Amino acid sequence: MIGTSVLHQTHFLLPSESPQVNLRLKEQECLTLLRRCMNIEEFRQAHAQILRWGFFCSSFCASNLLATCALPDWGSMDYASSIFQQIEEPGTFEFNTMIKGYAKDFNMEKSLFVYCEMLEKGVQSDNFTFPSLLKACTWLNAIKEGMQIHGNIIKLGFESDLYVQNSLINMYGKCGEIKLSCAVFEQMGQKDAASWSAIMAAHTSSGMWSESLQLFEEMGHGRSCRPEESLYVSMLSACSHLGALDFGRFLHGVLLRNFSELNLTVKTSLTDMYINCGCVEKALCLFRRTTKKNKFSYSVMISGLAMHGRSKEALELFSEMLLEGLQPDDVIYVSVLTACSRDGLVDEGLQFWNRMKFEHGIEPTIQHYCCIVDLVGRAGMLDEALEFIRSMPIQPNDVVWRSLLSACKAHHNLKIGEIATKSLVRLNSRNPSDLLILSHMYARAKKWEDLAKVRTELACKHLHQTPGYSLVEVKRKVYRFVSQDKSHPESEDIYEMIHQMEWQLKFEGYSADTSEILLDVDEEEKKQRLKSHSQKLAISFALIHTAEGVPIRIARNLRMCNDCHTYTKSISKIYGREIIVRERNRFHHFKDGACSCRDYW
DNA sequence: TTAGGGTTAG
Repeated sequence: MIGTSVLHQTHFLLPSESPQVNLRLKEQECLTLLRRCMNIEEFRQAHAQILRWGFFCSSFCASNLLATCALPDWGSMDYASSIFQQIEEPGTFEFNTMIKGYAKDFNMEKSLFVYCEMLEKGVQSDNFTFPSLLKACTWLNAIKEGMQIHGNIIKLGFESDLYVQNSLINMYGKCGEIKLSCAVFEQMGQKDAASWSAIMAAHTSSGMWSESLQLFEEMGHGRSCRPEESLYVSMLSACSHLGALDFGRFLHGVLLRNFSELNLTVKTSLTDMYINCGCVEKALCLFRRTTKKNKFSYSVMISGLAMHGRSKEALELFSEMLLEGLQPDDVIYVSVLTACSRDGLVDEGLQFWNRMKFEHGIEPTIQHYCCIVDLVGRAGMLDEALEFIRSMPIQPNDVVWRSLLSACKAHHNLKIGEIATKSLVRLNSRNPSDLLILSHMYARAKKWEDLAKVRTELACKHLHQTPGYSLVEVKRKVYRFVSQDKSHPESEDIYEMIHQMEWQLKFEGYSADTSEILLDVDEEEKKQRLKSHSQKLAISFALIHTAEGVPIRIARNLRMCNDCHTYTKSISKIYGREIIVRERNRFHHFKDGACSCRDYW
């Protein structure tokens, strides 16, 4: 309907044109104006024109007005909402616009609320309704609502829409329903790059990195979709988590063949992959060849060097970064302080602590406090470390107290060790190794009564260690071993190799250290258990399947026990192999019977 | 006649 005031604007008319034709041209002009809007001010002007000419009554004009206000980055959902409320009978398009607008604005509850309103008013949904709606469910982790919406999708017959399917894969994957995610993926007729990307992300977000790499290979076999650079970044991250060097190298090769120039993110991911797979030299080489670096590239390399025990180089690189004019942040400072701590550089570490706060204006987080406790404690300054914890303006957490406890264990300070353990108990720590450390300290001090009390406490609390595992890659496939594992098809050979290794170790003077075995079993049983720790099984498997002299790389989820450490040192000497073991944030390079951590870890 | 999904580093 056209307002009468518009009909009186005759000065726009050329003699030969009818008022209707001119109005249509004017409407087109307003729509063009809308399309060209780059900011909210220009939008207000376009809105004013539309109102002036009375075009708001045209549903097409109103919906364009709504979409232009709701969807671009400069848009405003409050403004869009006021327009929406003025539309007399909003239809599917208008509702879809509001659902998407709120989802884009991270106002996920409102997005779902608009859908409910849509259902209440009996407005029909279409295939455009669901992708944004499912995205809102994903963000809210609203799996129940998501499943109800999935039901509606099936009822309305939109389950074969590619965009809807991809959104379902993503929602189920991110909400931890990996089986449902796979079910949608497998039922799809046609898959595009986004489908593959979503299913791989579903696996990586569930920690199923191996499966994600398998999917990448499957995708390559189909040759229907060419992976984008971003997907390589995700896959390299999976390799980093797994310590899968062969696969990472394979990806590097594919990247070089398919892209003339790699972007900085890909280069940084490659550097990170090499670091996490134990190839620090290769990572350094890549890093040096990267001409234009940013704080991420430096951060990866600095933390990498610190993780590999090359603290001085890490600190040199930090200076280089500052000289380049790059501003350090809190994450980089964690690596810098870690480097100082690992190398016993107490003065330097404390200087960096001050520079971080006063020169770079970074407020210390709990991680930084933890680094300082580790730094001071590792150097044997246990009173100072305790004093530092007591003066912290934030509540010390279990990691802080555990750092102090480890230092007490290394420097045999029972008094402060007891304080640290009590604090851990007060924090309700469920980590059995805390009490175990204290029991060792009591045993060393010959305090048998206290030792008995701690042992009883350990037994009463029924504390369970997180199951440990070791990963090892052979021919681009990652194998996972858990303690006492007999599930591998080559289990017999693996245990035969273990037997051989034990026999050789006897000549090296190795004797089993059962002190960290928590189970209430006799000494012989403990020794049997020790033999099949996951790291030993992984080494055995690697010795069977890799050529002489080739380094063995293992990635673990937990800190290794003392016995595995001693055992691996000797094996590296006996078999002439470098064995590189990655724990969560540290590498051990075992070579010729010694370890890079100098036995403090 | 308008529009929808995934993936990018420490």
